[in-house]
Amino acid sequence: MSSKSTKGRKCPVCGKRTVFYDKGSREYICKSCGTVISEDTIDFGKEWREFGDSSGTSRRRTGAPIESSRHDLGVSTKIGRASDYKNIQKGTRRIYSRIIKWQNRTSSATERNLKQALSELKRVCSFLDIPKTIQEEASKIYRMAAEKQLVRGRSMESVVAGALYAASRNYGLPRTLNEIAQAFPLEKKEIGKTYRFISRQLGLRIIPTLPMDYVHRFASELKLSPETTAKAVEIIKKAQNKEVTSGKGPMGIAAAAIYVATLLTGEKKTQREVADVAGVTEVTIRNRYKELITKLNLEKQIKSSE
DNA sequence: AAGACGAAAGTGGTTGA
DNA sequence: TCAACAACTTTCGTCTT
Repeated sequence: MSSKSTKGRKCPVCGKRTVFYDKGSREYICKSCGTVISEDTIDFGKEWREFGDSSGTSRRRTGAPIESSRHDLGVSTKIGRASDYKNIQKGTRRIYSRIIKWQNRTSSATERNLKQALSELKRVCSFLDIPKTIQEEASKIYRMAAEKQLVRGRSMESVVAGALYAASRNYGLPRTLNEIAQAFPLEKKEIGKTYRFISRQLGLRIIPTLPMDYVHRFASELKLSPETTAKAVEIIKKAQNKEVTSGKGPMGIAAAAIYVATLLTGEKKTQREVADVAGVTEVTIRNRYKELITKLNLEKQIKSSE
């Protein structure tokens, strides 16, 4: 029962956070009401998947920008099939066939792994609504990790997840480990482990995340008003000045600040609701929130707004 | 009945000898 | 490499609305 501790994504039908990715069917399924959220409804991207496509529908492109999220950076050249060379001498045609064979062979080993990883990354990014820039960054990180042989001994998924986590943090829009774990058949701690490993090996600079990075995303998930959101930001700024935040988990602080803000503006949210979107427990919110109101002298304000 | 509160025990990561 | 440590989680009982 390893799925007990990690909450799934919110189900659009029944509203419970019990939607998980089913590796076998490659679909998202709500374990509570059984709703199947098919991949096609989320991912409108093109395929570009088969290298040696024999159906005669192979796509061409010209002058496209280089994209890390494509396994060949979008610029590789593919030698056509032998039948494309009908008007070439017989002897020469055989040579072409051999060249084609070799091209497919040399690219297959690492390329195939990379292709698989990048399509996995794309799937996850569309599921989690992650912007293209971060997806690109994650692709670069995965590519670097693959070149340094860091994938060895680890599952491909965990490295993809770790790269994505690192990329989102570097862009100042960190996803929580919980959120990322929802999209993979992986435990949160394994993603964290892989993340630390690859970022150390690749020498990525690890900036500790700040509560501010999370506030807007959490607030919008809770559908808070702009006033309440602004209040939460204000609380965090004050807290940082008074050094209430040092050494504490940034997500806990962000969650507590949001909770306090809802009390002040009367926009009721339960501790449970805030805890859910922030990926911390109610207990953590309580502890942070107690510190916040005593250190920032907010008791009176809260009482008067009740 | 639901939400808030707090105590106590356990977990995983960091740090420093 | 190991032990101490802080932050956080889980669990569970109690209080409040």
